[in-house]
Amino acid sequence: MAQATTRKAVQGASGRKMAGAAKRRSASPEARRAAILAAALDEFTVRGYEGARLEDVARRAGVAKGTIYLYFTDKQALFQDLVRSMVNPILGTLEQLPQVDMPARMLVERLTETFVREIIGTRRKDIIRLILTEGARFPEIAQFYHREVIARILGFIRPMLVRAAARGELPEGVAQFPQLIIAPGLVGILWGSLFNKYDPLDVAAMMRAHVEILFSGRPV
Amino acid sequence: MAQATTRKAVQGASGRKMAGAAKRRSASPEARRAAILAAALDEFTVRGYEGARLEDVARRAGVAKGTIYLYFTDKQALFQDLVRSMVNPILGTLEQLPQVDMPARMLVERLTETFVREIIGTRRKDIIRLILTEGARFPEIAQFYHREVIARILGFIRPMLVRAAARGELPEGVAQFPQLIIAPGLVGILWGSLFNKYDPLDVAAMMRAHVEILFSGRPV
Amino acid sequence: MAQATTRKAVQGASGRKMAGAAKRRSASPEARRAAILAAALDEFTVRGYEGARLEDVARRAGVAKGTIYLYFTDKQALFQDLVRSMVNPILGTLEQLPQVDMPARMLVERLTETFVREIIGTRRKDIIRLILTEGARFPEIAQFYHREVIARILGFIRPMLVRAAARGELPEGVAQFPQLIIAPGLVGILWGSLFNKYDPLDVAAMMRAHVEILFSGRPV
Amino acid sequence: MAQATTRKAVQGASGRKMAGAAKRRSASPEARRAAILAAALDEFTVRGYEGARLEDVARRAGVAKGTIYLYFTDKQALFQDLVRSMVNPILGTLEQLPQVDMPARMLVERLTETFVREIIGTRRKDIIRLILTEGARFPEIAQFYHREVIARILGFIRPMLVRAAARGELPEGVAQFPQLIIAPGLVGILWGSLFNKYDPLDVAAMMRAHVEILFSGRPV
DNA sequence: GATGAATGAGGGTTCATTCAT
DNA sequence: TATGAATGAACCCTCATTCAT
Repeated sequence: MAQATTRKAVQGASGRKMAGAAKRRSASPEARRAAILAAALDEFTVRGYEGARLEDVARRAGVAKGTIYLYFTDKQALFQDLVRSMVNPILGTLEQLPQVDMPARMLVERLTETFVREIIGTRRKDIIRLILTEGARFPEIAQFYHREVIARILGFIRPMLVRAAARGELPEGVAQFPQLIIAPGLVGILWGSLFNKYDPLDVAAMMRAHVEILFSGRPV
Repeated sequence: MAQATTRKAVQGASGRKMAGAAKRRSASPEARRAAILAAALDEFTVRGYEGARLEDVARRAGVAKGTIYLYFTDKQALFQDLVRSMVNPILGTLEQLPQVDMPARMLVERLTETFVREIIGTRRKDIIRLILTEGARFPEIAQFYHREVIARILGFIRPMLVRAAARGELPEGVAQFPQLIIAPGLVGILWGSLFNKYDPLDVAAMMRAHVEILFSGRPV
Repeated sequence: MAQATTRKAVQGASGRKMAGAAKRRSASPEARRAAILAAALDEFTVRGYEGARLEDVARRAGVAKGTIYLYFTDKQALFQDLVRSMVNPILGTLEQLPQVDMPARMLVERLTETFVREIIGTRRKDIIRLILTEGARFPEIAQFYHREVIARILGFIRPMLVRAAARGELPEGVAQFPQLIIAPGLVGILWGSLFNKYDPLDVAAMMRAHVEILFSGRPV
Repeated sequence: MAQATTRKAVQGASGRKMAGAAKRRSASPEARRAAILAAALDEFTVRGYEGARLEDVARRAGVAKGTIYLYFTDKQALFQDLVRSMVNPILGTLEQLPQVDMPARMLVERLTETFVREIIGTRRKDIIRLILTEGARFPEIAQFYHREVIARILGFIRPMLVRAAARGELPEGVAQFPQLIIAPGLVGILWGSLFNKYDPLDVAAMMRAHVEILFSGRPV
């Protein structure tokens, strides 16, 4: 029974709701860390950085409040590590992107489809949203994200876009502002959290239409 | 003379010591309200809704903490009134939009140029940013903004875009997802607050490039 | 129109209700003072000393907040002057009480009937209640009330009660503790504000029964 | 080691500096709760409900301000729990009152002696005083007290008084208004907080005299 | 005198953080 | 290592009091 820690927490007195609470106990440090990060993602997503309470994160993760501090320096570090933990897996992928040219349309379609599949279709959209909504208050995160993700993606695709534009496969503007490729996806994420209730938006369809536009009047 | 009794005696239990004296009286109520709103815009922009402290707003507006409550019910009302005060002037403009068709390119250019001039080029971009970053925590604001601004703009331009697309002046996708027209502008606003320090982005230029793309390969 | 001061107050924004608001204006100083005292009685009665807001007192009196300070030093003075203003008229009466003996029963009946008629049946019961409930925080008031009212009444009736008791018209205890005569009346006042809703109490009838008890088994 | 990044960087915007360290841990939760209640009784007694400051309660209890909120929802709950905690022990006693008739004088003497011993002679008199002075602003407490204490006592003794009166052991009025039995005790409590300084009152003696009066001229 | 906008100390409450167990 | 009770700085909001008009 040594394992049967007094629990009783889980819903407690504070009154906030709780969705998918993890109730596991005495797992491996890694699992614990992961549980806290998962709970943090949930809470930050719903309440924002300032609005999230570490007590709720702990409860949702099935650990005590103090335990969070065994794995993370403080609330800010938790937030930053959360973003990093969600972004890091992608970084590896970015490393291995083939540096060979391909038809512009194929490149752009891969990008947007990957975005829809891997971001919009997963919890990663919540991380993107957090970066967009909270990033201004976390220069370190903004810089990290820009340096590790955006700059690298841009560094990777911009040359290809430039060459494709030179080949006439793509408007010049896209090569100059590759942000244009993803912009609708980002807006779609925000739209989802703001207006979906009143006016749902099919982001995947919008992205396909967007790609169509990018190449309208171009030879395939 | 019953009331000319020596006072002070009792105190101790009851409390309040002495409030401060009133200082200035200069500004008109309207000016004062405006000053508070301006200060609130600054503070909310820099710190976000939760992070902003009303004491800082007051100081920045040159008034006392309590004065804010003479003009706004509470912090949330201040935030909502701020958004409304920045959005309302636009609403009038929207009313007077000409309901006559025009060439699609002209329509889109007007839209994007207006956006760049009136939003990106003014403090309104900060309001847009606040709506994007805090709106999820203010359903009322999100709904208000969607109903009063977005839905009306969409209701206004979508039919024109549909007809323009039918005339072949515009890709179908734009008519279906008018959000595509503005998406780069919104992303530009967010980019500005997140990455401009490391990687400046010329939003106006991007918007022009974007318009170019929307009409690439189309007859003028 | 000089007299038509901008009013608009009267219900304002604060949301508290308002019963018998006086809306007169530019009355005589005495009338103004009286209006403020009347309003103060209402507010203190309903909310207690700490709970009463001078803004509500002002509104109810039909004056501006600052006007109160022209007539009273501060909130505490207002409270004390209120008590004094309600008590003073009685003081004169006490002066003129006939110092002649009368049958004990008549004396006690006069006392209790006067209490029921002049206190229980009027707003004075609210002053008594205020003294009972707030007096502990206002030593000055407690002392004033004891000195000016209680001590004088006791000084007046105790000798008569003693003589009456000596004549066998009255239990010794009543002469020793004249408070016993009025105690039910005071409890009746408090009962009224606490439990009347659930369990109404006919204070007048209780007082009559009480007198009956005081003289039970006594010759008339 | 991604998480071992240098922190601190961001701060500025987010807020919280550093909370204080936990000091003692000694007392059991029950003892701590009791300490807070005891401190609250002191403060509420001296300053009244509105006038009492939770910071003073905390200091007096030897805990931090926030600790109070670990044991009580808010100030009002603290007050209500205080009243309940003082009243509850009596409730048990009331349950066990013998339902058998006894001579009226014995019944009344038990009542008054118990009142003097258990209320007047203990801190419970302060609770009674709080109920009397603050109850009007706490309908819940007034109702609770009436329902749990007063109504039950009345329900218990009234039938006995009625029968005793029928047997001629007691004036009719007492059976009709049992409040008369305790009224002097309540007045005594209030007198104590208001006038004892100037004019001490021996409540116990007054109660004995009162009982004597109730039965004067009656067969024992 | 009368007004009521402005002031700012005060206090209830929250919650990130600590540390005795 | 994990816990969660305890801490106390911070912050929103109230309202007695002041004073320019």
